[in-house]
Amino acid sequence: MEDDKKHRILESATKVFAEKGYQYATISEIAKEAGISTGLTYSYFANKLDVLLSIILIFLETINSRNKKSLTAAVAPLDKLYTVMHNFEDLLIKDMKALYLVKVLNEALPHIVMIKDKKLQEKRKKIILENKSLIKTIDDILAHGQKKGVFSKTLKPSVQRQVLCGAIERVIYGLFFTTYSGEDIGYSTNDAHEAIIQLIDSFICTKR
Amino acid sequence: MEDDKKHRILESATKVFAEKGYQYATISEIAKEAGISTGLTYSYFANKLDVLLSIILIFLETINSRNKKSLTAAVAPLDKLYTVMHNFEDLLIKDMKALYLVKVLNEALPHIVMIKDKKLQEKRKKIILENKSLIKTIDDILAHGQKKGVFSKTLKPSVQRQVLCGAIERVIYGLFFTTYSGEDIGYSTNDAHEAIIQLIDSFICTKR
Amino acid sequence: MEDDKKHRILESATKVFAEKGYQYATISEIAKEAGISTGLTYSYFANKLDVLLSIILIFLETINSRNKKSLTAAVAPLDKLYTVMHNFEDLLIKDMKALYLVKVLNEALPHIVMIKDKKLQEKRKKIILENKSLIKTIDDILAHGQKKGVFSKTLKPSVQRQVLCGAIERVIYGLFFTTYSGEDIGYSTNDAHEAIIQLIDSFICTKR
Amino acid sequence: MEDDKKHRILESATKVFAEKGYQYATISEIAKEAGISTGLTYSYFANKLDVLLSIILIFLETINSRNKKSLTAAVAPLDKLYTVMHNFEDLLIKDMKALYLVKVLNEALPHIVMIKDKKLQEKRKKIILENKSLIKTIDDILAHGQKKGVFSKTLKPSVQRQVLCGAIERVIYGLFFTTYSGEDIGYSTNDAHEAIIQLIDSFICTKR
DNA sequence: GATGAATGAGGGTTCATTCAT
DNA sequence: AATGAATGAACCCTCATTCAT
Repeated sequence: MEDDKKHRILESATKVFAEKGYQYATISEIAKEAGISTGLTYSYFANKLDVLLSIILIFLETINSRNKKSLTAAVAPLDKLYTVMHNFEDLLIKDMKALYLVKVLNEALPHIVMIKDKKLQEKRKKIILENKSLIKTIDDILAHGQKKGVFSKTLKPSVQRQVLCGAIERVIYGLFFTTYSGEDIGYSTNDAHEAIIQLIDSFICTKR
Repeated sequence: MEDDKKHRILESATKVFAEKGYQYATISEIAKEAGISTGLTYSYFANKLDVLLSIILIFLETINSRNKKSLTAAVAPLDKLYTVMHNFEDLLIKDMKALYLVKVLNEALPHIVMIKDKKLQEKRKKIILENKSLIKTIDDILAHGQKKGVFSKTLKPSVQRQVLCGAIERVIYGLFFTTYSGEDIGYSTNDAHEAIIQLIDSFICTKR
Repeated sequence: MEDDKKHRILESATKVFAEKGYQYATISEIAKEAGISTGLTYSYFANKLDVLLSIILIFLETINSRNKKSLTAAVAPLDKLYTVMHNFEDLLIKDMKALYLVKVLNEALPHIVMIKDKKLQEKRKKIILENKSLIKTIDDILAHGQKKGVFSKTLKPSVQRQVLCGAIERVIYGLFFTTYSGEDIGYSTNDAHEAIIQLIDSFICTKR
Repeated sequence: MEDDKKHRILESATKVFAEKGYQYATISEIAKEAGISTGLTYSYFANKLDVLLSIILIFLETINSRNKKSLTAAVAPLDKLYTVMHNFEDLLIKDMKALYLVKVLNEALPHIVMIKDKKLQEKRKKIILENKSLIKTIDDILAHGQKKGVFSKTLKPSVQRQVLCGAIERVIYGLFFTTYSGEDIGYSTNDAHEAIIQLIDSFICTKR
């Protein structure tokens, strides 16, 4: 029951943050969207920033946990890379609400390093750790593939990872933008998926 | 002298917008950073949003104008693509201040569609036009290369462009993040440049 | 409870507007005078101008409604004129706070025509309508009296009305000025009442 | 030359004060209307309020001085009253610019009592004196007429004067309102003049 | 004298946060 | 637990006033 409310707040907040931007989103609008009163939000979260951080932390924890589970099944670096990218994609494209996340993450992540609110230090550290963990997962797979000779060695894993993540985010973000602004971007969810596959095949894998 | 001040405001605003986010940047901080008083900002710009739009418009105008000039020299689609990407990179990496732009653009562009302030409608329309023009330039080159058989036809130009732009932005953004947060990103400007080249070669060009 | 607060804001605003003039009255002073915080004012009114318009609208609605009720009892034009003037006087002299109204109305009415704030258009239109209705009530009575031969025909009803309203407002305003500046005006509420009666008898009625 | 500029400032200020209201009038608009720079205004006036007070003081001085001159010619109280009212009317109706004065006086006079700016105390006192002098002139004429039995004694001179001044101001203000808002009030300058004459004849004079 | 760029105090307004109910 | 009225700090923006030129 309580958890249900907390979850509803997080969902409505994700939507409102995405549509209005963090600052222009108001707690009262988030609460109304969640079907509760303004004040009750503060029973579940310390403050507005805490809501944002919670959204991000949950996303990172979820993806890291999924990766951990699903990566045990895969052995080959390429399979592992597909798995990670699939989890990423899956979490973001599965429904409308999830698409908002890309927007929110994009806006918020760069600022998390400099959060000073004492009440939120612990959550901030967790986020940074989870983020590093996600990055490490990807970079390790890339390094492993390079070692095995199946991935191109001409670029550092860190740059390869940036290219992959930047591309996937942008491609998915385009999908979000279409649905929320009405402007047509000219491609579909399937096109987006295909692009990621081809990017891995051409940019990461060594040519045979 | 006047133009100097306007320019200084734009520079300091770019910095502050990048560091704090548009919404948390205050006019008084921007003004202080520019070495002038709060009020004077309003002699040069209609309001806070106008400052943001001006930054974006100038960037888009500059890059479109550069592309127009330099693209006449190139004939082959691949050369054209290199040229456009080079202009993009060049404008963003040449100095510290320019790096802020990526951050600002990323944050602001999605919201521009929905600006309602009457005073800014003209500027808003200009930005949308310049942005479409930039997109069209890239998409035309990609389509041209596909027609000629030198670029892969398995993806629509619009998706290819998203991958290219997302990757380049993220890679460059990493550089910005390093300098402003102190965290090490693990690669250099040269690595970034090399990544773009290889991305084009592998992801866009047909394999020979 | 809520209505009580709205009413208190309107009362304190009337006072402060009267004493300082609309333009120099501050919301924070109005709120303090009403015993609430600045922000709460905005729960009841859209903005400062809305407070002013509400004061005026309520006054006009009240006087028009009173006129409508009390005019049914009167038949002779002179009785009707007395009734209307009595309502006017009664509403303005009955207590100290109401006296402020004359001042506020005088200052504000001329500017209402040119209000552009979209949120206030409806209220603006209502005020204009109520004002026209009030004017029409008076002018109709004057025209009726002229037709019956009991009122002087040498002047148009519109001019007669201006003389009546200008005189009554100024005479009552003198009373207000006394109480709020400490300067002696040299006449009393009774003198004011008598003046209106005599003005009607001599200036409006035909000599017998 | 200097006096010419000072005069131009006063004229443009009268216009702008009337159209926008004192607070919403800006020094820069007044200066532009007068064809000079913002800063130069401060060579002629201590501050914005000084401009307003100067307009009022000059008006009061002018009318008092005219009254003094023209009243020597008149002997009978009725002639004197006509003279004073004529001067009043004449000063206000003679051209468009003068009409603005009614508006400005109406708005400003009530607040003059409470001006605290030390630089303006002298001017403030002068205005109060001139105003009292104007009132005294009228009241003396009315008292004189009452003594001679030509003016009605049933009301105190002070109330009679309020009725006269209120009526004349309102009637003339209607003319101003027409020209500046475009709304029709339904009477002309001649109607206004005729109204004043009849008001004196019926309301002030004893019936013969 | 004359300019108008520059200052900065002040007020309207918003909204995160609190707390009485 | 739940509400939402109430608070007040913070920020955008305006404009009277100053002063270097």
